[in-house]
Amino acid sequence: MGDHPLSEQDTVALIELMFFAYRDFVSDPDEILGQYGFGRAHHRVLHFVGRDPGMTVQQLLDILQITKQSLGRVLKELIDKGYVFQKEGETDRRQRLLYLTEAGEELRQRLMGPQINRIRRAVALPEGSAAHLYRKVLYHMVSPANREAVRDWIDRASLLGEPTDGG
Amino acid sequence: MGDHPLSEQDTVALIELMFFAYRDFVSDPDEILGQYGFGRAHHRVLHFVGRDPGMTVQQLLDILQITKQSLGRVLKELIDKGYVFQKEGETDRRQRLLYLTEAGEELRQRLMGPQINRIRRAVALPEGSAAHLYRKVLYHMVSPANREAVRDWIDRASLLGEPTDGG
DNA sequence: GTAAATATGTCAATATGGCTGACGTAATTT
DNA sequence: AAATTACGTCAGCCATATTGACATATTTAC
Repeated sequence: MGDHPLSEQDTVALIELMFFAYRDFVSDPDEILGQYGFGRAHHRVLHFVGRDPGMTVQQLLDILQITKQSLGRVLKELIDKGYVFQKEGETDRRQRLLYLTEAGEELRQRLMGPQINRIRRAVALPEGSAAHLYRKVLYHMVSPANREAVRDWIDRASLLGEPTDGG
Repeated sequence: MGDHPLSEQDTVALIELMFFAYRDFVSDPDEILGQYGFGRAHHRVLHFVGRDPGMTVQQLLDILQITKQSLGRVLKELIDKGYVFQKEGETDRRQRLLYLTEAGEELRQRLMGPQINRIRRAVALPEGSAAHLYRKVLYHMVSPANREAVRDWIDRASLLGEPTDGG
């Protein structure tokens, strides 16, 4: 069961759906970001910093897999406009730990809203159990070399996560 | 069944997986494209023209959802380097129908190879039926306004598809 | 305690891939 | 004959990424 590979046609259809889905998936936040003079890069920073407050610049670079210089401008803009702030590390004073301001967290939530709705609508299918399969499938789309890092992030972020009712 | 929405945590995990998966999904082709002095935009053109030879420029623009000017440079490069050629439309001589040269089709296959492997590996899960759910989920990630166009494309492309054994 | 490595920031140049606006030409439709 | 369509192109702008080089503060290693 599930041992034979997908047909070429089905696989190519998935390749194309990946393109179309991603294109639309980022379209809602893109529109909001425009109102702030921000772009996708800003969104990513807001998102991941919001998920793991106090993370180091290097941790963020590892997740985004971009260069320090690319991050620099974006981070500076977010700081200048008051959405992100930095705090000197306590144990290591070279570090500039990253946090969202209140405005930053608000914007992050605002950007995430449409994506949450879109995903919920997408997985609310008759089959019901789509979500778990989907999650596994997306996980396996990540390059093997990156899976540990991604799994670590997802596991860690789930613990940090949105504060649960109990606090 | 499947009526209650995903938890916030599960949904956010999917949002992040979408980011990580897409990031890696395009990484293999990106590397190959670099050897040719091409980028992702070239890949998209090669892919969709290869899937629907003889398509018009306007059809391609509708699929990619970019401007004529953005497509222009990319298309010109692909034509200049001998991967795409144009043919005057027979019924409407204003049209410049798009086709891949042999080199174009070869490159397209070369770019698609790693993505096919990645998807096949990703959906080759014990649950077996992941592929269909996954496809439905991705389909529902597309904006409602775009779904008809996407469905049309996928249906059409499946017919055009890779020539089946029978020819 | 000095040397090396690390964490971060910044300057400069470059590439890609989007965008808007404007204009031109050929062919088709009205 | 006039309007519309399909396509191309010029020019300028913006966002996001790159590489390479260099500076500074701090921590770690010897």
